[in-house]
Amino acid sequence: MAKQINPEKKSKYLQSALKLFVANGVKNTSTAAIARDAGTASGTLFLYFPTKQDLIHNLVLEISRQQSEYIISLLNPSSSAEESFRTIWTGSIQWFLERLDAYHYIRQVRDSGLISDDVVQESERYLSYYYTAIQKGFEERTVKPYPFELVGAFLYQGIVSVMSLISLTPDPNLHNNYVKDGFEIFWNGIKSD
Amino acid sequence: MAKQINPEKKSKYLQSALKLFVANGVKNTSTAAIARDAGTASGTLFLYFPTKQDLIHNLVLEISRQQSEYIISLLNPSSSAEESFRTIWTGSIQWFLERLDAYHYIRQVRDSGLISDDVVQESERYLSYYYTAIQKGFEERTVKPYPFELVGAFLYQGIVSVMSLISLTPDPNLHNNYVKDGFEIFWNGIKSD
DNA sequence: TATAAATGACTGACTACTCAGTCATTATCT
DNA sequence: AGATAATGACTGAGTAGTCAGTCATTTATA
Repeated sequence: MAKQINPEKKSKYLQSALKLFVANGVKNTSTAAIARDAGTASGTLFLYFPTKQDLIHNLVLEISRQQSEYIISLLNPSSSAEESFRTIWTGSIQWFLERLDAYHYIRQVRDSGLISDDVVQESERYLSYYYTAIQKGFEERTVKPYPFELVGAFLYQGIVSVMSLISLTPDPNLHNNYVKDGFEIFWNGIKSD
Repeated sequence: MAKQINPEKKSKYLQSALKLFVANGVKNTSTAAIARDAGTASGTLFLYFPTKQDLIHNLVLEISRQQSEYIISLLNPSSSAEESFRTIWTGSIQWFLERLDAYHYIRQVRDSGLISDDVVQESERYLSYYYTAIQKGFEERTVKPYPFELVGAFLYQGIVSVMSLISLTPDPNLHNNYVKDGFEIFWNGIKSD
């Protein structure tokens, strides 16, 4: 055997790419700049990612996977739908707040046309816990029988609402209020009377 | 005097740019392609827009202005907060559905880092009617006293939730339901008990 | 020493923007 | 009205620069 390819290097590239993509935009970040930031020569990157596109895609999926893993670790299968929603809500926001770059990258890229439909769909599969919670709410009859996908869309966009507001609000004392009030609005919106 | 500069040409450029930006992405659309689509030589575009950036900005502002104009024409100052919200909700969605390119362009560009903060702020000023309606709801005591900006964010993102769902749903019979149910969720979320 | 990873100069395709020159239209003059 | 002059919108080849991806060569490891 000769030199081993280093699996840590792949995640180092993803880390450098995330930083530079958010700072300068995906299209304004050259693969050479990413390689430089990761401390390698420009050609080396292509041993780990065959194309820039592939790097962009991997980054989306890696972020989705990590967030999903975290949320699933918080969820308790025996808790109520309301509690599950609250866990998803506060957990997602907290996770994003600790990784603002990831939040901004996903926002930048999701509707940009830069990622293929395949990857969008695959990243959405990581949100399966949304649908578990909604299903539970229907069965408990604590959530009104709105269309499944509509409740999912409101959950996702509600989280985005709070995140975008927090991103624009310097005073961190207000942040918890936004999270709490935001959840109240969401829950009152979908719950049965 | 010589030939007059043609104000229709400016809007023809905006029209071509919108079409190509949505079809291929902003960064993958060359100024030459826009000029070709608009039926002029490549250099002529720069007599109307000093930079490509300026064209991108103008397009955002023009779309915001037109939508705002339409919604304001629908609003009746003497109607209740609930009615005002409903008008904004259904009016915005209807306007977007008749101009899907505009919807996709705004989505693509809003969080992309392609437009300056100035322009984002200026485009948000066109949403002043959001704040009139929220204010009315507070005064009527029909809307719970949540933070102003939070209600605005939920209104905007709620409309996006419904639009994104409709964009993905081929069956147009479901569209009206999404609009109606979506508004019910939004309104139940913010209304006083 | 055999093997494969790493390097970085290089390539070719592409892009935003420029500018010297053209010509249809309008203004002025006889 | 007819002829000429002035205007400035328009053209498109050209410029300077960027970038994703390649590959001949070097370096490190087993």
